[in-house]
Amino acid sequence: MELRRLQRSFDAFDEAAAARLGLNRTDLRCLDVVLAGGPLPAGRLSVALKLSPAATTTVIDRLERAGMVSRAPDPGNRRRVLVAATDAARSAETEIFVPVGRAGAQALQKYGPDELAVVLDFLRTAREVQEEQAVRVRTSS
Amino acid sequence: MELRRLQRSFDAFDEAAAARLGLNRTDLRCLDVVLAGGPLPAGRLSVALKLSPAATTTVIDRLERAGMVSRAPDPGNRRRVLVAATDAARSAETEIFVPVGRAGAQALQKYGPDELAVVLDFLRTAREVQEEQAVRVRTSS
DNA sequence: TCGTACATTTCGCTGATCGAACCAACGATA
DNA sequence: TATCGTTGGTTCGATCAGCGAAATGTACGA
Repeated sequence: MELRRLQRSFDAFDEAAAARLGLNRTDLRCLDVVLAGGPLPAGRLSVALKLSPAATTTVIDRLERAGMVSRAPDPGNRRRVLVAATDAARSAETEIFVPVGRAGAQALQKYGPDELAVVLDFLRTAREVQEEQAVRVRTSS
Repeated sequence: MELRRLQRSFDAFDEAAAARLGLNRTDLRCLDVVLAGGPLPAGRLSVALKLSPAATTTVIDRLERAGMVSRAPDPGNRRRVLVAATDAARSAETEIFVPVGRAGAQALQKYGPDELAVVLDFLRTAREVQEEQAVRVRTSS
């Protein structure tokens, strides 16, 4: 199925990006969340990445050592640690991820509005099917 | 982007399937390859999964212990070990993976031929974009 | 039949993740 | 305002997946 191939290409891209930045996949996902979601507490990362708090701590450690994020205590609640992307992370973003979005938008220009609607509908439908099936697999003991 | 969401739903499904079978993601991928590609030598799995030969051996060990695959020496070349899916694996396949295909096909019925063509073209285009970008990231040192 | 190449496995190690214990800070309450 | 349960995060010890290198056993050409 073509969807599988697409999935693999995403995977290959992520791998290339991680290698480029000297990070592992988990760290890259974390960086992605931090870049997208602004400074956010470690616990939020933990649920976003579906990692234990302990593992999340070490992920942040690695990214901090790599100069990609910084820790700061939340002024409003000093138990919290706010994780923020550094300038290095932002420049990596513009260099690696932004062009993907541009290329994608460019490629979409060949479609008309109704074609885009079909594509969007397909993506949503496919997602719904996957989610339903995931539920089925989880619940049908 | 909707594509990201779709990707995550695939991920969630894979996770659910792995949990259901008591396997980890790598083992599940391996099982998928074996189910799809008939009995095949361990080395082939190694390249398909992009794992070292050593890691592949342990993956096969785990799947064998779980009763999902069996090892047999290749009669034509006794250095080789042929890995084959067991009946248990096949019944897991029909119980977990086959319905996904069915549900997918079902969901696609609402599209006409030209709509399907648009969708297919989109999937290919998206993949090409990803692949190009992966190359860019890899090469632009 | 000897030596080299090949396919897989074994071994020792590194690194990511987990659960449990721990520590600090918050907030309710009496 | 002193206390106590709760919350957010880190530390610690253990586990497991994966790698590279060496070992094992098989095939094949000189």
